[in-house]
Amino acid sequence: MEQILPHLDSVFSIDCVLFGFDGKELKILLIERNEEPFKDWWALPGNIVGPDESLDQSASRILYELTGLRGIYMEQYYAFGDPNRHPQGRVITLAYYALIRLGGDKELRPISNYAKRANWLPITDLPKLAFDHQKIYDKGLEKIKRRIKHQPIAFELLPEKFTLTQLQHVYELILGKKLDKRNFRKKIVSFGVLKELDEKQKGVSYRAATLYRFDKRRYAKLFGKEISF
Amino acid sequence: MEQILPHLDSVFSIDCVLFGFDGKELKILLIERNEEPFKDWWALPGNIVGPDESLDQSASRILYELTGLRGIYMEQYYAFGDPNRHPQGRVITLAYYALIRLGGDKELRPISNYAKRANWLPITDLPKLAFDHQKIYDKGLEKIKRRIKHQPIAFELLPEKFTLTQLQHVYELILGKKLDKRNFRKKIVSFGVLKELDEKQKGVSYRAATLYRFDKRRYAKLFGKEISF
DNA sequence: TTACTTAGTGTAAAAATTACACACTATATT
DNA sequence: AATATAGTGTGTAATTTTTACACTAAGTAA
Repeated sequence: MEQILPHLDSVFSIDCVLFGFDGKELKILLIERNEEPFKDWWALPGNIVGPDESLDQSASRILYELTGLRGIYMEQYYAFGDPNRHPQGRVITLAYYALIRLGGDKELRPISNYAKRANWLPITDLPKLAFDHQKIYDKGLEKIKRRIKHQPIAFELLPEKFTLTQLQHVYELILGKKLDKRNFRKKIVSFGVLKELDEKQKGVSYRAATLYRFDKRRYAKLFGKEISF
Repeated sequence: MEQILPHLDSVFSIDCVLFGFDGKELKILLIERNEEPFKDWWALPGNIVGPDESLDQSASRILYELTGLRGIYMEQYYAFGDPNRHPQGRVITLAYYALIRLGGDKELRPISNYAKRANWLPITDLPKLAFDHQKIYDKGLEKIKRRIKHQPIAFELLPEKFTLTQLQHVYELILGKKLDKRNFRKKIVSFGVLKELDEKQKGVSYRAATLYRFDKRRYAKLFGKEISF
């Protein structure tokens, strides 16, 4: 959070890096600030942790207020508490990331007073960010890069039914490098957590690909054997 | 921190899991509380973050006050903020772990008022812990298990000069399983970050082993290629 | 000298990773 | 109907990494 500060000695907030995937690009949700400091700058959405909220609850609330979405995969990843990170006082913030499948921009809701607007911006072309938010974002990306190699988080960015090419695309965007198609498919299928459906992709002007679904049950069963991409 | 609470709405503290290795066992430093709540219980050392301290500084200070040690490897790993985790009010705490080479118990210093005493206790036989400290400890151990596979943190627990057997021992204790001697040596040497010394172990009643040193410079150079045990 | 204890070493089999190219299929276009 | 287009889907061989496994050497203590 970075809005108007109550006159407390220290404030504890949560800031969120909301990663969204629209089938093409990886984006994050940024808000344009309407308040000093950093008026007119882009910033990560955040807010103060309420007195009766758990940290996860607080993160979910922030997400909900901004997007109307619930039940999204979120995870805390780092606390930033440099005494000078906020020009107006001591603000310790805990960073969360979330992974969201974007289906058009219908998710955005009327936003709160300290922001002019909110936008999904592609991570390949981010503006300068307020406060230490660049650092927070960088660490968040680093975190999901690491996590995608060991945990089935890529599916959170995809619709329930997806093609292997789409899945590979997500991996490539997050890892920031091309992967070999055959090797990727071999490996991802070998984990045994994908369920091949009897359905094909629709609405494409070329050969339609087979759809798959992430098999949560099976993953839970095999959980001991952690995925390692 | 879990000591006397000032009457604030919310408190931000740091709790530390200090892992120590004495050549035999893996231990953590616990304090026996002298105050309610949880008087006479064992707890992780912790304290409130000061107004002008960064989080890392605060963690170092807590460590220093308890052990007199400086320059120890510490890392934050998770924030715990359940509204009910502290019976007397809202306390959000950030957990750090530290890795310390123990050379006798001479490190312990006179301790602060809220503790009767502090002790290094083997992790194989821990008492019940106050608050949610068991959870904090569990997550800390989990964290270093993960991290020891990719980062050269095992050396932090050993003296500057160590034998390969000692190193293997540290890995075995943290990972909680036996490793094959030949494979371990092959792999660890292949990373190229160990410097074999012209020196042998002393004071043992059997064949003395060769001493090694962790080559930080070389590690920094190879840093791109991350270690993967 | 003997007994004891840990150090130190190699190899073969199995598994995982990498590199690599083309035919197929569905649609759109003419 | 024929053709162009764009992405799907598939196999293999070479290389690298991982695993399993047991004995001799060196030093100390009795």
